[in-house]
Amino acid sequence: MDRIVIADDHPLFRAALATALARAAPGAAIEETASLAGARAALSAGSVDLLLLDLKLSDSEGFAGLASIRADFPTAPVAIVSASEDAATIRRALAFGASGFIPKSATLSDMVEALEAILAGDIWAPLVSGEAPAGSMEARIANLTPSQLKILIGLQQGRLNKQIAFDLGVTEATIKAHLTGVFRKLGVHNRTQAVIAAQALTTEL
Amino acid sequence: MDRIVIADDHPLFRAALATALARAAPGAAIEETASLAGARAALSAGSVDLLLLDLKLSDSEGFAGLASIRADFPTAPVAIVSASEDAATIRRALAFGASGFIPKSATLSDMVEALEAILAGDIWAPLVSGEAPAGSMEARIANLTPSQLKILIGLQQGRLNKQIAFDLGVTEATIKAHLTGVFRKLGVHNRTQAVIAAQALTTEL
DNA sequence: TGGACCATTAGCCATTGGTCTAGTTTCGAC
DNA sequence: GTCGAAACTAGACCAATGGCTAATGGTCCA
Repeated sequence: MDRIVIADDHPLFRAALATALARAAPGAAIEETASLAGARAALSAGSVDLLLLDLKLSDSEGFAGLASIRADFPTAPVAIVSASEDAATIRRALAFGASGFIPKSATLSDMVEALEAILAGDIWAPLVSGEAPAGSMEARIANLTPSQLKILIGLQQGRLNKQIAFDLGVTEATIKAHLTGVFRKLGVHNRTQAVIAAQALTTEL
Repeated sequence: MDRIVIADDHPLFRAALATALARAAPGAAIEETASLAGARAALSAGSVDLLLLDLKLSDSEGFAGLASIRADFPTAPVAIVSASEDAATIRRALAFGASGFIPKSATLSDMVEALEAILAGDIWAPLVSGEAPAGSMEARIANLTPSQLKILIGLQQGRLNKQIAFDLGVTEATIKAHLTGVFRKLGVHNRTQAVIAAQALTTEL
């Protein structure tokens, strides 16, 4: 039986999603939370078949939440639910590894259709005119491995290599090695530039 | 001889600025443009001693224009010319690295004075009555000395101390000394955190 | 005319950051 | 089942950063 987590701080919309889910995935176990921390807890508790994540939560803004979730739970399918549905937002969500994108303006039947596709393993998103420019920052960040993404998030928190190493339970040497990879993939040459590059993506809305 | 570019979509005000410039910088070569693209072309064409940039241009959205100019031409001095002159706008312009702020309501003699100061390398802005929340990031950045602000901008560009030193024509030792002051005033402990703190100001709108 | 503050530089030193090399593991392709 | 690419891990080595003291000179103000 599917286990599905809804993370949205708007109770009414949580209800709407739950309704759509009841039709798209009858019998699924649905858990609701209003915070990123709640979603994280649910993911830690056990295998989750789908996380429906709002871009704007009380304890996370923009793509930072998605990035951190994907860094910690790389295998969990995550679908973004968002009020803003411009092409840049959608492309960015997919670049960060989202399995789908559901605009809040979607009709119930659209949501059902989207959820069915995503639960079947497809990637579902509104039609986006134009591909992400090859070599764009979003494409580059999408290329990062989970470890590299975790470390990049550490950078964005202003943490020292030593602190990140402790958090992840590895050596500082490992962090440094991963960082070199991050720099290469992002096309930058030091942590400051990496933070600037990533910040442009994760804070901009 | 100084080369000065005026980017403002209001022809009358371009004329007013040109008049002030004729007094503040006699003999300067003055170029006028109505668009951000025009300003960018002028900057690409060769060294520019000062760019007078209107915040509201046909092809730029407020601070985005200033930000992009500073990203592509980090060493070109830019003074903001704006109709809105509230404290937040002024503070933010300086946070974005403007070398000066000239309200459109200023008298001709005020403009001359401001332009002279800016051309001399100072940072000139109207006095902002302190409505800045004490301890806020804006207040902290406002507390920075001109040199410290310049160096903070260098940080936001991802430059090394050595590079910043070269750009400003001083020694690396000077940069370090100023950086210590910047960190103390911003309440951070390294350059990465300083960039994050400053970025929070410059991206929000 | 001091005092306070700023800018500049130097030197020293500890810490931090980043590259290089290198071993192991994982995983998909053939 | 083996091969190769890529990821994760880490140690060694050098560069960059940041804190400290100290000194010189300038400006602004009471």
